[in-house]
Amino acid sequence: MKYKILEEPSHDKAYELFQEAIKKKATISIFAKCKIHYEGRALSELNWGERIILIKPDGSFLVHQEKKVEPVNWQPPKSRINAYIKNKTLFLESIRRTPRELLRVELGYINVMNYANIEDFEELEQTGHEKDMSDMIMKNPHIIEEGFKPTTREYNVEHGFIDILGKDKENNLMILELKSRKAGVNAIKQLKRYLDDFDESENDYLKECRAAKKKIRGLIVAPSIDEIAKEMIEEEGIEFISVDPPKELKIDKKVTLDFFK
Amino acid sequence: MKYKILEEPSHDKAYELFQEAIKKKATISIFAKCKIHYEGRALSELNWGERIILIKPDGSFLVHQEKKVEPVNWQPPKSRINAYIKNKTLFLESIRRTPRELLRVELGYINVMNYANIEDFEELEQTGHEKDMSDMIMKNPHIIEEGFKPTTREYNVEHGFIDILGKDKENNLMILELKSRKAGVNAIKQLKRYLDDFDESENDYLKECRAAKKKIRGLIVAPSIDEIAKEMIEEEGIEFISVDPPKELKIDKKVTLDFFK
DNA sequence: AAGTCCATCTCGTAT
DNA sequence: ATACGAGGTGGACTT
Repeated sequence: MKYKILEEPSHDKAYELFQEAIKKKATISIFAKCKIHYEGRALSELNWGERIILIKPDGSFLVHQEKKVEPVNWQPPKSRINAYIKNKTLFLESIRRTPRELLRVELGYINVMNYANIEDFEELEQTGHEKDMSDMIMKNPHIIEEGFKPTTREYNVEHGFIDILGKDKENNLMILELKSRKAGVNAIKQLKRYLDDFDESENDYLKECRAAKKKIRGLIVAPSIDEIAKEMIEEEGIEFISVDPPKELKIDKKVTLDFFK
Repeated sequence: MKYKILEEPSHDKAYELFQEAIKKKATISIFAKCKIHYEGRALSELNWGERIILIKPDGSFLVHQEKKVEPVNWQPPKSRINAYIKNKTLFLESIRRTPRELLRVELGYINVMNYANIEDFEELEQTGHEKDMSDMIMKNPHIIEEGFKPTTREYNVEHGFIDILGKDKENNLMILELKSRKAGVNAIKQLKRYLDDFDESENDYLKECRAAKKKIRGLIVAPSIDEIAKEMIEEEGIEFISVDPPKELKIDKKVTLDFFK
């Protein structure tokens, strides 16, 4: 993470840092006194006060007060940001098209201003929904197919966990990868990795399977699958089964949570 | 705004700064690599990545990625925050009661950490709604009282604008402060300031009023008023009039917006 | 504390 | 581009 900090910069210095950060597509954070005007879907004014301003490289613009989880003013991603100095005062403006919206921040005293190039390739995994799906399938294996017998959940292989391991009615091994939303290429790649991991590890399931000359079936279980992934599974000999994740299980879920390890 | 910054602190130093900030009820901002676990109404995991963490004195806890206006993980106000070091690693935990929710952040390399005591006494004014109310009152002055004659809108005094200035049927001056939502102590203080401002400025209304030995009445106009504000207005000799703001005027409002000054 | 309703809802997805 | 629905919706207000 490359970053730079300025303590109590002049508005000129702050303007320079801002331009530098924009050029580098960095995220900007400012602790400063400011005054805010917004017009667009609604219309608002916020008088002088100390706040935290966060400007992200995707165009998001947030102004936070010292209370609440929601920003007091903001602009969504893809908004165009602009800074200028007028009467020795630094202004930040963020403009959105469709619908047309304008956020204007007039800066006062700036305490801390910094920018940083943030590297983050991870996406949030909502494990809850997949767990619900898993629960549902363990309870009603026929959702997958007639005669399906699940044996193990969260089976550990080198690159992660196989969601559900089981057998079909002819005792072929079945390896299920669950997705609570439309399955994409990533899901197929993940399952492929798990299949390879499984095939390379010396485990009892595998031995038994080979002894009985049974197959290993890989299955993507998701509400839907996108086109590219669909082509891929045919090439890879992977199967797709459409299953919608269950809804309204929140209360049950809470009971199973074990807080404080 | 009192503040302190640490660049690339050790986890021990960061822990110290955290405790200091909590004691001072400051707002904390951290640019760092981290890993996040959440369980409560849902269940989520977020693997290592660089993010911005914001912890507010009201207990709000936000983790922002470099995209989107919404935080990737968060806790609402009144959550209890706790920090500890385990295996030389700094963890931040935020716990909410009812519903029970836990957010755990495992920190990696910390680039910038700072805290600041933010002073902000201003509340967002959704001027759209107040403008609607103002329009309605100008059109139907009897909403306020029989014989009310509004004369001026947005009358400029030192600390801001008086929403509506007018006279009652006995020609006493009336100064109206409009609120589109429940009026609180802030609203009363604001009106008080405007009354003082008005009284100290040399304007024609005031001269005429004094010449004719008329009174100056201060009125809060809002849908409702909270208990503390109610006590206050009796002490201050201010009046309260209950008026609901009109609804469904958004489309009209947009037309009147004049972008780019 | 629980329920209802609004939001500059945001965000994803399908059309 | 627009339409529709879900969300750890948040947050204000009522009961």
